[in-house]
Amino acid sequence: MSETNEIASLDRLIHEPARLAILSVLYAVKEADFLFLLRETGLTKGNLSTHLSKLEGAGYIEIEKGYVGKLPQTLCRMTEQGRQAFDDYRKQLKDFLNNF
Amino acid sequence: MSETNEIASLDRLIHEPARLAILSVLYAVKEADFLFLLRETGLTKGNLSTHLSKLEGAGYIEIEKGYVGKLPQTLCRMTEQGRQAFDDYRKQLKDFLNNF
DNA sequence: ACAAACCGGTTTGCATTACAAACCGTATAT
DNA sequence: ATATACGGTTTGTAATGCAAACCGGTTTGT
Repeated sequence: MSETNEIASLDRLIHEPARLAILSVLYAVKEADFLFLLRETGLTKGNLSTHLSKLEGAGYIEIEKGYVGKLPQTLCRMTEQGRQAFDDYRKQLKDFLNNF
Repeated sequence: MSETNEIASLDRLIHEPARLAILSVLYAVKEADFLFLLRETGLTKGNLSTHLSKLEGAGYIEIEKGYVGKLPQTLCRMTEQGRQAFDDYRKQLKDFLNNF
């Protein structure tokens, strides 16, 4: 069986560039708030919000809502499951690229 | 500027897994008919058809319709532009993966 | 000779998605 | 009090991916 088919099994939840950007940040820093992610990814607020919800729904990140002084703060960190999925995704991609 | 933002500039037309599979085949063989691509990619006919149209619309592949005996045949090959775009895409991805 | 099944695709309908604008409650500033 | 900013969320919409249904034509079966 040709390996090119494996590309079809890529985790689409991670494959989406916006989410890829978010996960890349969270993979590195282990904890980031909404505004930091906003700046780092360049996404709009609405966009970032929905993508975060989706990642949370998949169990790839945890979201913790709190306050800093009186201002709300949304803290995000990658779960172990998310880390695993992201690692797998990168491996698949790497294998794919090695076919050329 | 952080490099993770570059991921946002990925060519979404190529980024789509189905198209990635198609382009991978065409990159290698330089010419393939519809049925070959069908088997190789595992896509459904309808799906393959629309993705091919999209790739053609982007100028990434050429489609040549002919006949083999009395049966219609759709021949596809990658254009130089397509090859270039695919090379660029792979380079971006490779650079991205190297950040980890 | 006629119908049914097959061939190589395309079009249609639908469900999901990404995206940003509009919105919301709260807090600070005037 | 009113306005503006903050930190997000929800809503509306356009684009997308997907496979089922369809199509013109050919072959097979009877």
